[in-house]
Amino acid sequence: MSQFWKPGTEKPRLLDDEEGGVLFFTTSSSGGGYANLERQRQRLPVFKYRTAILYSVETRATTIVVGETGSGKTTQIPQYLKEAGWADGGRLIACTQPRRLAVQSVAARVAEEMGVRLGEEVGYTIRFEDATTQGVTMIKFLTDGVLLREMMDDPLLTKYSVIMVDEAHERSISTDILLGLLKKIQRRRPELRLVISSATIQAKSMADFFQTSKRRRRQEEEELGPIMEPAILSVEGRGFNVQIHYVEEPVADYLRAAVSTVLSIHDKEPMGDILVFLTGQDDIDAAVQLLTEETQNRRKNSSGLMVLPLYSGLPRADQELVFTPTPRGKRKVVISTNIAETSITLEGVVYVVDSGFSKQRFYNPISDIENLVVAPISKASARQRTGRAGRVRPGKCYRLYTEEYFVKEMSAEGIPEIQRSNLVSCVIQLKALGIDNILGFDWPASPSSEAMVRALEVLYSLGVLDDDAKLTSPTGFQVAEFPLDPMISKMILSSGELGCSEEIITIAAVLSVQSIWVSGWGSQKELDEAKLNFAAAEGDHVSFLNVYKAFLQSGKSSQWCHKNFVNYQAMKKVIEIREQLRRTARRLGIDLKSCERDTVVVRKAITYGFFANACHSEASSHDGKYKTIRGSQEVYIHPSSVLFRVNPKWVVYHSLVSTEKQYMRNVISIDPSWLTEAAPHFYQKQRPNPMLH
DNA sequence: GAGCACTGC
Repeated sequence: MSQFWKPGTEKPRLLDDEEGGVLFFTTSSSGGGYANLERQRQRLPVFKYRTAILYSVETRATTIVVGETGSGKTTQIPQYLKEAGWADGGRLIACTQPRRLAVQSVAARVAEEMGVRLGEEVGYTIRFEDATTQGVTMIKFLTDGVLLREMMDDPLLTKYSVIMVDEAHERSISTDILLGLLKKIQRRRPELRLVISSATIQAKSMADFFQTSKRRRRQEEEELGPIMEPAILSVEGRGFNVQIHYVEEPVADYLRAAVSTVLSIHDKEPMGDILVFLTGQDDIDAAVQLLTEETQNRRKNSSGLMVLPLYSGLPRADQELVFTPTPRGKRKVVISTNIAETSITLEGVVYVVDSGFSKQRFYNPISDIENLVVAPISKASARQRTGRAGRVRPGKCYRLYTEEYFVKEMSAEGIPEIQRSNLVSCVIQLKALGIDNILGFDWPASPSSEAMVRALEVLYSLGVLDDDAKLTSPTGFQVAEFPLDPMISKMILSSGELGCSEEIITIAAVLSVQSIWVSGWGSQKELDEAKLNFAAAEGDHVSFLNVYKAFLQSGKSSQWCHKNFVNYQAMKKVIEIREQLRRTARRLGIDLKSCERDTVVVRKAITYGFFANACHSEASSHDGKYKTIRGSQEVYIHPSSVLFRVNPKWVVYHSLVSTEKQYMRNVISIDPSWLTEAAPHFYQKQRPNPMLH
């Protein structure tokens, strides 16, 4: 192992971060991309951080702040803007983050720095929680999704004078939609100021996006006056230097390579925790086991290893183990998914081992299936992982791929989420905001037209869009109001008419959480047996109702959950989502009514939303084979379903997972006559497709 | 008889 690594270095640091932060100031007009930006950094004058921000916001419509993430510099911007009077006259400064936790912690930090109480001058809004005070709050932190929701009532975001989009380089779906809409708003509100904070590697594409084409600019300048080009401010991060090591030869098995690298670090390197990036639960559990065995077998050193897994599906208590301080003389090794890349920050990490892979979602608009696959990460992602080693002192990053691979083959940025996803929710949201020409929308990264057409088709079949691809009234507008997948929203609307909205809203809430069952402890057999206590002959959705009912009867007890293999955290979330959905339903005038034990209407309501997912089993087949009505695709009931091996003739499923076979997850039995009742246009005649003309 | 990267409204 000793000759295994070849030290290399990441790009050199360009400036020292002295006296409270200075930075280079540059504009995008010179162009030339990342390399040119680096050159400009050395050539252009240096401004005080605060001066440069204020100057830029006053003179430019858009300011793009780039630099290493986690520098802490972006949290100062809203404060500077407030001091400079941008929040006067009842106007607010908004600052978005892609995660709830980040919203809360950044808001708390800013409130503390400003010496004010959180929720007053400095506040935040996330789903289920509004910590702002009308007329008092001047700086408001919020998730990008919440800001999008706010636009449904106030499309021009008139109460904000400055909107800052933080972590824009992560390119979440909400951020991309938001950037597209903000660019549009700018045309209508020339006084609105935007600050986009991003990693350096994305600076050029961000600037290009906010820069209008020359021809269009001339046209718009005649109408609206001079248009300002975006400015790029480049700021150095606070992180420590991290030395990068590559493998000399490509590794065949990154799991084993990761394990031996951890052991080698433990043998040869000074104390400091290790963070290993693998792809998923299977990988991680295997690596934890290998390392634990090694620790027990070896006599000497490795007994000092404390090996911990980390992934989202892990029970809360196990997750929190990674935050316990490392005992004296021990070395903590955290084996993690991407959750440690952005969502969870571990202090004390000095060594990072990067497999070079992560699980990523891909969507195929032709088959309409979303898949999770192990894929190579991008350079941007690799840098982010590397940075995790430099939070407390200079660290080391061991990349399990060659330097040549990093330089020549790794793509600079990942594919934005919007190009890897089903667009149904995204399209209805834009429609609700009055964006009629979806195919012509100015996206930071345009999704494929196939994906957009597919989304339009689904919305049309749900009766949410009319022949002109306009939102229908009231159905379309009502469906858009719910923070849910449109098929689920449609199911709720129908349940109002069928008299089972209380039950359907419960089901919608359960389908919105990852799983109501615990994973990770106890045997599979025990979990299956626990599930049987709640199994309903009609299918999984009705079984969910049984679990929910029993949970309420237990007095929402965590002990009850523990005994029954039910995930307590998930059930608490179900209650919260359920309350929000009931409020929305009430606002929309949907009858809140229970059908008591009538499962026929419950299944009918589900069919009204999910008729496109209907399947039937062939009379001759005894192997559980089903065919989708729509595409005659071969599918099977997932073994985790209560209808597995029951194989009713007609079923409707909630989602497909494709592995060896196509599996239907969350399935109910239906009567085929409900299909023509629910969607006569879909099942009786050939569907017209106005979107294609 | 099998698998669930990660967010978010």
